[in-house]
Amino acid sequence: MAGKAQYEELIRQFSAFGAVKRELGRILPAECPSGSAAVLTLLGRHGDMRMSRLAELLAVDMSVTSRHVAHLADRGWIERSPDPADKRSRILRLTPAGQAQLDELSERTTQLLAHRLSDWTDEEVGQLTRLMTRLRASFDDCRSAAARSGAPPVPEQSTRTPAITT
Amino acid sequence: MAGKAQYEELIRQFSAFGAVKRELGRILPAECPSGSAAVLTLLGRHGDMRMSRLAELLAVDMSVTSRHVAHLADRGWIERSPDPADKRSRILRLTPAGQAQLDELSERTTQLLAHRLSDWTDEEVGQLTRLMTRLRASFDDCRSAAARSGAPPVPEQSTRTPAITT
DNA sequence: TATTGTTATACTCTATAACTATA
DNA sequence: TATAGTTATAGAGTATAACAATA
Repeated sequence: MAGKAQYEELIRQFSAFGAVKRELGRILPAECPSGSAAVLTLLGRHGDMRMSRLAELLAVDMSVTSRHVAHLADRGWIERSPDPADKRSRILRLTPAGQAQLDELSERTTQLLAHRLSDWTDEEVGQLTRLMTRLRASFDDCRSAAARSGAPPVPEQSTRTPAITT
Repeated sequence: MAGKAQYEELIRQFSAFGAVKRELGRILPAECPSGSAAVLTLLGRHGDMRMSRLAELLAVDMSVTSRHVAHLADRGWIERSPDPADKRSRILRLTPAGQAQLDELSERTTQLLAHRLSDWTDEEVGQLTRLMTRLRASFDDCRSAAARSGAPPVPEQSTRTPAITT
């Protein structure tokens, strides 16, 4: 358990992190902004999946996911095939062109990091990765924990706009 | 020097970090979105300063800084007094109301972090803070280093739109 | 009646370019 | 001519709400 001053400093670094994200954003291929890049990356890593699963992994609303996916589908980088098990649903899959785009992406971002972090040790990079992974988990866990503990104080953070039950 | 797989994993965590930022954004006071919060925080930490200095600390274009500052000035949270030494310039200063807003901000974000990171040790929080600080430095240094080394391959990343020398 | 996905609308943050006032 | 700051415009990301199709 840390003190207030420590938390304030951490928050400041969260804010300053935006500059890093923006610099990474500048080297992305044309037609492939960071939202699209995140979708390609997740499809490459986890394989075919439905919209709802992708929205969950992205941790954004499904309406946002839908837009990113439409952008990628328009460019032929992913395919949306109907799900035989549920006709409301669609299965997302990387196309060969999408895989090529993903490779290009990975190449560029990897090179930028290798350049910027040239004086970081392997262990330091791993440490930052682990801590950021854990950070995300700590924020996620809190939602699940609240949901499990009977009375949910947090409004059941889902990946979509709550349905209006009129 | 790390490997490609490690860099790819780090990039993934950078992307996922957006969810943390958004959750922090949700608890901000009304009329005080994250851009405004960043300005208040920097003024509280570094004291009075000019627009250009603030833009540099925020690492965004001065046009962006100007908008955030106007938002805060409209609400009486900061004052813009003319700089006696340079009539083009303005000195930014927190008002008492601005300080109160900053305190409220700090209170809320600190409490959220204390809740979410309740099972983190003091040392772990410090480690994440240090690594993120260093990350930002590694990205900044690269720019300065490039600028110092004679031929600047990077277009001299300044905090403002380059003047058009017609 | 509830869920999956899409679309329309609105808000925040950012950058580029053009402009004013001063150096 | 160059710099400090402002404003107009445009692009990207996100959330909310309303809607269609299917469970």
